[in-house]
Amino acid sequence: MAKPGRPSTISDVAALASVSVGTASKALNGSGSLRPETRQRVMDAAARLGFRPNAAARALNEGRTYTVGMITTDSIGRFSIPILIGAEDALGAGRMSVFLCDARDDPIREEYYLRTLLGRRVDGIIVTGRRSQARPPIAADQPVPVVYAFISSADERDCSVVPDEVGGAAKAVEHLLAVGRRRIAHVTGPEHHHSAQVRAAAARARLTDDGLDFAVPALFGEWSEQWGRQAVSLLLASGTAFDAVFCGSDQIARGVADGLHAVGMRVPDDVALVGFDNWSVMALACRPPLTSVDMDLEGIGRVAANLLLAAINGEPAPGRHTHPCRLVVRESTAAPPGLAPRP
Amino acid sequence: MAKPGRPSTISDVAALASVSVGTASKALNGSGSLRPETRQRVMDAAARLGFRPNAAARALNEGRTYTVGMITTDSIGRFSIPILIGAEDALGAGRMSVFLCDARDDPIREEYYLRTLLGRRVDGIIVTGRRSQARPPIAADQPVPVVYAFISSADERDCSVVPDEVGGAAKAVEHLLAVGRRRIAHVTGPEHHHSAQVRAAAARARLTDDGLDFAVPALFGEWSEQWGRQAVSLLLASGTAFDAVFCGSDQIARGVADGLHAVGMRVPDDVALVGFDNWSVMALACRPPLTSVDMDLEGIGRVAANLLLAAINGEPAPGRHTHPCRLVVRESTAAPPGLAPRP
DNA sequence: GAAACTTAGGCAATCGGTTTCCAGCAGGCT
DNA sequence: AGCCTGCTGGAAACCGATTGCCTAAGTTTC
Repeated sequence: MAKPGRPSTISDVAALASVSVGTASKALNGSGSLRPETRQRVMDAAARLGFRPNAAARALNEGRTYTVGMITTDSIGRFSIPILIGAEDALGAGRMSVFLCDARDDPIREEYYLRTLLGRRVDGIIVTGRRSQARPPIAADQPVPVVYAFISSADERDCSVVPDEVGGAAKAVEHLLAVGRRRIAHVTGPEHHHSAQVRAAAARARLTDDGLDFAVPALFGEWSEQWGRQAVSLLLASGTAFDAVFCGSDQIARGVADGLHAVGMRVPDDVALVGFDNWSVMALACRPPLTSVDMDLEGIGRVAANLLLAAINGEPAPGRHTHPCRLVVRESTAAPPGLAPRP
Repeated sequence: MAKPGRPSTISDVAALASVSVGTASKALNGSGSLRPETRQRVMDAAARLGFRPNAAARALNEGRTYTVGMITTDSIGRFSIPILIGAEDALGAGRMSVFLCDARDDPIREEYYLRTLLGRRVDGIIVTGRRSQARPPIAADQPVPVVYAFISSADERDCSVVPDEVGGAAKAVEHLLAVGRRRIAHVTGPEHHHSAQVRAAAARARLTDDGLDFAVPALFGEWSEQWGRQAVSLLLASGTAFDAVFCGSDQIARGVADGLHAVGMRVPDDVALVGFDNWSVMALACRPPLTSVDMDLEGIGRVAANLLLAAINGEPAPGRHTHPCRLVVRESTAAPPGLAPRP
């Protein structure tokens, strides 16, 4: 087994097996032509010494490091984590290791990390971060492939993987229609936020397809429970009846749920509720548990990693790739007792 | 600037500056004795080619990779992230890069990652993960220093950095006493969970110091809002009056807050509330915002990283290091109007 | 004017593996 | 018996950078 002290080298193995280093290398890699007996002797020696080939030495003549860099532009947060996990998963399967870099929305740090990664000769780079707008490309003409995950590059030719928010919002509305709701309101984040805009527009478009519109014009605010509670007051003040609220985030939805309870309206009997993000802490703690749109961030991470691997192997897939959202149905949109779902 | 294509090597730089590679190396590292003019010529050439020294080549003869591995034993979660950020921060300052490995509570994966990291000749390893018990050492006799963060190694001689949960619980109780509460209840997670036990015992011990005890014996359940709500019913059913609840987590605290509201008890006027974790999503969304014990996970990550750096530099600090918790006071423990805080 | 000394910069070994080329030896064939 | 072929395994170049040693100048000194 491995002993503490200097890790053993292939020379140690060769010496122990009484062969040259070249032969030892061939034995360990299954290349060259050696007698099975010799091969075995080398393998045994390697096992006895706990030999692990030095990755740096390998990288040196192979020209590949089997390493990728992952830069999160904003600080590592709730959205980056699942992406990170997904990517790490897909890359680990390809025997690649991940360098984690947290750029914290600081261009200086980003530049520093980029240079570090290139110095380490990573085979590729994944850029991720909270998504509000497409971001400027990390730097022009990198010597290695770059894939953007969740966030997208402003340069259309760069490879980005983003959630299909349009599809997700449409699914949410479709589901509400399917459970018989017609007077649907929408409460979401700040109007200047890309996701808020896109989701609102997509939801409305889906309603239009059925000849409907929001019961009340979309309410833009912030991504907080607080705002969700406030929004309920605004909805009630509008005087318009509504039987469902599609929310731009689970946090908002939870606030809405609280607000509705406070005035004695029942979910889902009086008002059905759909959130966005499927953030389990929120969606499951909500009473009743919240139906929500899941962007499958882990899937996005995996896809991004696989696109990166493909690019590293010389098959780049430039352009913006959208990844489907899925709807996770829970009790907050259960059909009220007397109301049959639409056929 | 860097051109896409093969990254330039020191030979390229040397050729462009019309010197030998050895001289180029000396010029770039400020070693040897060279004419300032020559030095400058090399620097210019390097800049023009966007030269970045190959880290693998450097690692090869320096014997150090300026790289550490970070293994999260459970899946990367809410607790690992701040630790990760703190460690990454401290290590980045030391020009080290971090390999991220997600072992998902799977010993096979853990073993695989460990071997990978050793193959990459990392200078050290940080092991982290959700904390329920001390864990078995990652493997005996590693050739590189290992530091455990948050989680701790069962081997006392290993270097671990853990939150001072005892001190944290004591601070929570002390604060409640300071704002005039005397009938304190405790609602926490599962009894078999190490943190639940430790916090409960420490809180009780602190009460004993003042000649008090829990108003109601500690309630063990699970780490969920749901349980917090249930616990309120149990507290009320006990028939014992209480003017404060110290909760084992912010999620539980939020459940308790909800439960109290539901029966018309006011926070903090009737009952003061303290949580644990200071998980901002929970603590701030709670109404009113929640006073909570902060384990300073980011600080733990930083300390662990610095201990690792010290160990790498030949100054190991074996043993279990506790890191202080701090109490973040918010409105849930504001002194009720008519009640002056204890002097 | 020559010896001693300083200085600038080249040469080559080194780190740990991989890979190509080649030598030596055994066996088969004519 | 001699030649050819095939199988083994060794020697050495190479990847990119660092560093110690050494030499060829130029400078100082007697």
